[in-house]
Amino acid sequence: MGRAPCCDKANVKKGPWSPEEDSKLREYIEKYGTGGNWIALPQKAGLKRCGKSCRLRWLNYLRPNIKHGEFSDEEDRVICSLFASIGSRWSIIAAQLPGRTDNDIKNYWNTKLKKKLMAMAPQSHRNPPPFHSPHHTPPLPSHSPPSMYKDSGGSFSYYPQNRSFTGFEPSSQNPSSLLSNNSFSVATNSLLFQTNQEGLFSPMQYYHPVKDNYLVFGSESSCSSNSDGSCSLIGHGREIKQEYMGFHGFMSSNGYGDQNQKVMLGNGDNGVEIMNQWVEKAKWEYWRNPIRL
DNA sequence: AATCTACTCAACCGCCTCACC
DNA sequence: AGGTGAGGCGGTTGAGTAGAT
Repeated sequence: MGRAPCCDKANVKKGPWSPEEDSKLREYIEKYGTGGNWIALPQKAGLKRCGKSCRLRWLNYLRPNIKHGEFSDEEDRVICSLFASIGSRWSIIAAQLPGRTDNDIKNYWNTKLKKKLMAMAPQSHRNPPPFHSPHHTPPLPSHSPPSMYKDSGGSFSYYPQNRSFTGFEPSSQNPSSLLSNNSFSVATNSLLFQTNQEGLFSPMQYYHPVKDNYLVFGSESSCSSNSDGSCSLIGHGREIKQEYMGFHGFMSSNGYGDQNQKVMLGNGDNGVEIMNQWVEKAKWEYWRNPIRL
């Protein structure tokens, strides 16, 4: 039983594409387009390839205006900032970098950028600083927040599939009042980010991958390294129920975090406060630099 | 020169979502 | 409402290559 395969695996070629295959695919698409059906395309184009493989080859390599080669500092900055905000949503990140593909960015992050950021980290991962530090405050734009913040009635969408903001009433306050005394930091995957003086996320230091995809708020207190490289912070934390303030709904429905991501409060007393700041910051980040698809 | 190791990145796999029937 | 198939996505793999020994 199980799902029917998308193509006849026995009769499709796999592995690297030859120049002949590339030109066949390119010529076909330039002439007829994809026809909205990748599965049927290879047969029409005379290719012994799976439709998915054709799609990938076109999107990642043959498509016009694909940018290859070194990433610029500006691209690095955008990737870091977005990764800190939304995690490994490579397609969304790629949408902000014209000419770059999600695969490209993913590879770049996994092989180079992550290491680069770890090297920039000022301290050993064995002794991470508190998650929340009062030293940096994002600069605040002089203009007012957009009306959508005040008037959205709890519903706006800026991620695909019309995922909408639900379960968290947008604040009618100017975000500045919520952020004026606070910086913001977040641990994601194996890096700890913090807003810098420009209000952008920047890598603060390497942080051990957190088991079970937890997102942690609050002071790290007795965080210590275990022999397997994990961090014992989770063991001291308190898991927040998903319905807490609608927070999890906000996170997952808007791409901040994901459906399986659990939320933890750190050991300190400031976890809830910081989590709330995180939510406000996420909204603020969106307002400053909306992701439009 | 030969071998080993680390790294890169194109491509694949499998899951999820959505549109259509 | 439920089933099905295609598209899209993120995670992972592995062949090729560069650098070290």
